[in-house]
Amino acid sequence: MPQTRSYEPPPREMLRDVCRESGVRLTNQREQIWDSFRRKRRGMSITEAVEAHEKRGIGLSTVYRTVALLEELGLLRRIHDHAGEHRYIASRPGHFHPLVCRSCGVVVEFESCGMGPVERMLAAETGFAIEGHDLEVHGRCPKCQ
Amino acid sequence: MPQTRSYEPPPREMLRDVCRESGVRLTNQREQIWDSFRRKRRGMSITEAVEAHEKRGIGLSTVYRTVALLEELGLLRRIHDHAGEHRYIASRPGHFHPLVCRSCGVVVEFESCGMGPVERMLAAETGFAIEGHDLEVHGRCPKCQ
DNA sequence: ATTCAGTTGAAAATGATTGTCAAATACCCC
DNA sequence: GGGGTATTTGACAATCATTTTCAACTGAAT
Ligand SMILES: [Mn+2]
Ligand SMILES: [Mn+2]
Ligand SMILES: [Zn+2]
Ligand SMILES: [Zn+2]
Repeated sequence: MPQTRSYEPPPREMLRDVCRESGVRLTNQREQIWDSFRRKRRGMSITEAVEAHEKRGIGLSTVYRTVALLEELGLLRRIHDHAGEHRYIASRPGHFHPLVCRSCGVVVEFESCGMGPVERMLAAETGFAIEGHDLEVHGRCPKCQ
Repeated sequence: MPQTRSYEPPPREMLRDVCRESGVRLTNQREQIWDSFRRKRRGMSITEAVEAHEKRGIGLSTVYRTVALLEELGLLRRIHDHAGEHRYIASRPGHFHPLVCRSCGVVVEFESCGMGPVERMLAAETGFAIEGHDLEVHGRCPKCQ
């Protein structure tokens, strides 16, 4: 049974902590970029992020590099918008899945997806060693219905 | 409980039929491109498909246009390979999900994913009207373990 | 304060995707 | 089987997205 968390952005200091742990430097640019994702409940495509930051004087390569880094650190999660394009949302590291509104793009994350039994059955039937899954649910949020 | 189908490519004549129904012309190029996807159990990225067909004199724009068309018709399904890149596999139209080998890329499709109850629970907890989901399972095929 | 590996940004290089348009062709109707 | 026509194709150019390069800069450890 899924445990839903209404979407609230991960705490600001999480970047600081994760950088420490993983021996990566906490720079001004990384903080600004992470913050801008935290503030957008719909996430941004890389192109939108580049655009949003060149105004502030952050270089395009830095945006590309930082999005890749934050994704590796588990602080950004990649989702598909209604048009199938990649967008990124700020997220805590861990096993969460996005529920995405096809109309306004707002994202709610949820944790338990019920895939355990399905994976065991798949393993038994196919001989695959299952290592993980990607799951995304789409619909319309209450406001957009 | 998931019903697994070991991956066998959809029948050749399916393109013909789907084209008829949807009032789209069956061209030589479309047949060749669809066939080449049917023959690859791991699918191809668009770039690989372009490369494979320029040898045979099929233009690059045609490959792009055809992949988009076949995806719309439900004859190609987009998946993510181990590196997160988009690849396309030949597939029947309908509700199937890919189980992808992270090592060799081979794909097995399965049908029942157990998402019904999860979606009902999500709807109840979030107020979203659920419209669908994307699911992909990753692991290692028997040969690759 | 000093040091230095890690990070940044401008610019160029590369790669991927889309647009244009004249020529070719699938398929409908005789 | 042979036109007639809207669709489709392919060369090429234009555009857009991503990666590389490298000198200057800076976070953080000492
Ligand atoms: Mn994708
Ligand atoms: Mn899960
Ligand atoms: Zn909405
Ligand atoms: Zn394999």
